[in-house]
This record gives sequence, structure tokens and C-alpha cells, in this order.
Amino acid sequence: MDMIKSIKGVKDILPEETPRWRLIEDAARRWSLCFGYQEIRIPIFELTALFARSIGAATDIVEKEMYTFPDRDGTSLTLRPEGTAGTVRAFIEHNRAANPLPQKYFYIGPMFRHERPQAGRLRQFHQFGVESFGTSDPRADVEVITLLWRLLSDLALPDLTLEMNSLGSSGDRAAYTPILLSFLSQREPQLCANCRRRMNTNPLRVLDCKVPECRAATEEAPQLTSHLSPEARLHFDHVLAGLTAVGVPYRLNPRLVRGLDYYCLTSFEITSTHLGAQNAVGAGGRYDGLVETLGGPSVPAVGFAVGLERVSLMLPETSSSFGNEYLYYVAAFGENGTRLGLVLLDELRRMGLSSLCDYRATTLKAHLRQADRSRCHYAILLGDDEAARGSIILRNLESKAQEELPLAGLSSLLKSRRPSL
RNA sequence: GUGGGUGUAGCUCAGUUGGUUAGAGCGCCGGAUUGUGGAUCCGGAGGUCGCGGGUUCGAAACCCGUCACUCACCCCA
Repeated sequence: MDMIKSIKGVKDILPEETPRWRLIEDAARRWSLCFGYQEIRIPIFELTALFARSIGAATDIVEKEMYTFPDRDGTSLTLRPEGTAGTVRAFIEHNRAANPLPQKYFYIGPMFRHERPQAGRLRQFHQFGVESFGTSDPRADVEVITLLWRLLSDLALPDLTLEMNSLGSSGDRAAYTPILLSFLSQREPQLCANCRRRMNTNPLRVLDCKVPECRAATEEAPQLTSHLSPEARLHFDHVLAGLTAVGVPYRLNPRLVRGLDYYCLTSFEITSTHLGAQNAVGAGGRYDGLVETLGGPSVPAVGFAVGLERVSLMLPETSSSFGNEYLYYVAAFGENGTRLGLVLLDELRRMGLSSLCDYRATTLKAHLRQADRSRCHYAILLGDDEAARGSIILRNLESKAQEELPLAGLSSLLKSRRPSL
């Protein structure tokens, strides 16, 4: 019979790796709560229309990357490709805008996109993201960017760069696009085939092309940031000034374009040179119109998302080299020792003292080998000799020091030695 | 969707111009040590050589196809 294997582009996170994932997730939760963001848990599937309407029907995500399937009654459902749409939907559905604003949420969980897997890109991947609702003040932009920067810095990720841009209002972009197009059409022969196609589909993306010839050809292209409305310009200046004030370093990147339709004004991305081609660790921006687009009140919002696989790829080994550790190994052997050991093991665990035993082992030697391998700090030796004396031998597995202790009340005694646990 | 690279033991990999029974290190199990772990020594288990077809007296090796993994394009976190 053929072995059933996992689906292309999905990964098992094995016990050896879960400690590093907990480290990342714990840091994300800690920093979020510290900044006043509260956790929200939303479904991993939604009506397809939600994503089509929010992300943009013409984007790659919606056009060809969604896991979409019919429910039994025929309605089209989709595994979430990102977290903002569902968070906004929940915000509207529960009429959260009737509660005092601002409201700040964060989420952690799996997302799904049907792409060809490569380094740092999977079909099921994990994102941590935040959404700040109700504040159009640029300090809200500064806050989410600062949260992202503090988190990634805390995790000691190497060589991070924060890139900043402003996409202006939708009106600004509408006014700018023809200006850009007239420039591009002059240079069209120098552009790559992809960019000539992009001129029709998404002209802003031409500025973001990696092909050197395209970069050279667009070197002197008119920049969106020099065609911003006064309000958008002022907002952007305040965001940049705020970042400087709190000491978050950034680099202006006028070519930075976000792929999702709902972004406006502030747009940012944090990249690292340690990631291969998919070099964005986290990215986000402002999306003031999205809540209204999805049928809610007019509520400004700003947020970001972080790719946790990419964080994990960059996480220094030193900060995650610990494995799972346990306190006690109960080496119970012999007829009476085995019987008493079963009860002792349970008593230790009820005290909250992590304890292991390999029930296959019948000799002390085999027990100690298991105790060593399983990273326990102490072994509790309980054979028939000890059983007859009503005692155990507590062995420190690092120092090899042993002491004999009474079996009665042992778990309480050991607990009192480690009150912090 | 398009292109490149790689598929041999649980893991990392050798395997000569095609030649007998496919190897090593690590890991695993056991013994040396019948109540004391990690070190050492000895032994053992573990393989459809990704899969299918072809060439050949003979294929892990050569050819064709296919699948998987991987990197990159596209796009994105």
C-alpha cells in the first residue's frame, strides 16, 4: 500500500522545533499585550466573497492562490490567505465600532496560499499580525511599526531593514498613475517582458521590478511620494518624525509597493538579507477604507503581518537551542519497586514536578540510560532494597551525588525544595 | 504556471570506465558491567538504490518517462 504523505507545501513542526516556535509566539504575545493589543481568534475559513472584496479581485492572491471549495450547499468557501479580512469582518459583525475606540487586536495562526513552495514560502504558513482600529493619527502608524521593530529586535534577528513609503490616498494614486504611465511608455523598449505586461495590470509594480535593466530604466521615473496631496505628505512626515523620535531606524524606499488593494498612505516592510529571495519578514500599512468597503462604518485602521516561518529561519540558534527538560526520572525496578514507583510517579506529577519513566526498562542500567537521554535533572532510584527500607535514592544526574530519603511524603519534600515550580 | 538542481539505511553522505552478497559515520537495540547513565570496545537490527520502462550477458550507475523534494521566476509574510 502506498504511504500517505503530507501535502505539497505543508510542513510538520516536530517536537525538536516546537520550543523555538513557542519562543517566537510567546514574544509576539508579550509585546502585543505590552503595547495594548488584545488577541482575537478568527476562523480559518470564510466566505470567498470576503477575500475577493477586501484583498482585491485582480490580485494574484485572489486570482490564483486561494484554496477555494464549495460547501455542501454550494456556497463558495476559502481557507484564509491572510488575517486582516477576517479580523475586519469580525469587527463589523460584532458591531465593535459601537464600543469605545480605539481598539487594537492581534492574531497568530495558519494561513493558506496555493503557491509553488520555496525557501520561506509554504502553502500552509503562519502569520502573526496586528490591527489598530479607530485612529487616523500618524502616531498609530508609528505604534504598530514600533511594535514590529521591538519584537523582531527582541528576537535578535540579524540585519533587519525597515523600508518606508507612502502610497498616498486613492485620489493621489489615480492622479499619479497616468503620469507614471506616460513616463513608462517612453522607456517601454528597455523594460522586461514582465514589466510591459505590468504596465497594464499594475503599473506601480514596475518600479518594484528586480531586473537591473528595469531598475535603470525607471531610475528617473516620477515618484509617487513627490505627487502626494498635502494631507498625505503631512501624514507621512509625521510618521517618519515619530519613528526618528522613538529611535526606530528606517530607509525610504519610493519603489515599495504593497500587493493588496486595501492599502493607502503609510506602507512599510521589514526585510533581511538572510532569507533568500523571499526577503520580507513582515510588512503592513494603513487601510483606512477597508472597514467601510466591507460594509462597516468609516473607521481608519493600520496594521501589519509577520511571516513566522521566516522569523524561524532567521532565529539565532543560541536563543532556541534549549530542548524540553524534565525534573525527575523514576527508576522503578524489581517487583515491589515497580509497584511503588507507579504511585510515586503520579504523586510527583500531581505536585507539578515534571517526571518521566520508561516502562520498558527492567534494569537500573536501562533506566539510567533513559534518564540521561531524556534530559532529567534527577533520578529517583526505587528497587526492591529501597522498597523494603521504605526509602528511595535521589541521584543528581550531573554531579552523581546521591542521598537516601524516605518514600513517605517524598513528593511534598521535593516540592518544598522547589517552591518556584 | 515556467525553469534549474537533487533523489542510496531513521539522519548526513560514499559508491571507480556498467561487474559477484550496496558501504561509512552518526543514531537505534543488545553485550562487556546480574543495582548505577554519558566514555570505550564488541555485536545486532535496519535498504522496493524515488517509481515505471528501455539498453545490456550484467544497471544504484547509461537512456526515456514519471513522481517527490529543493532553489529560483511570478507573487508575497
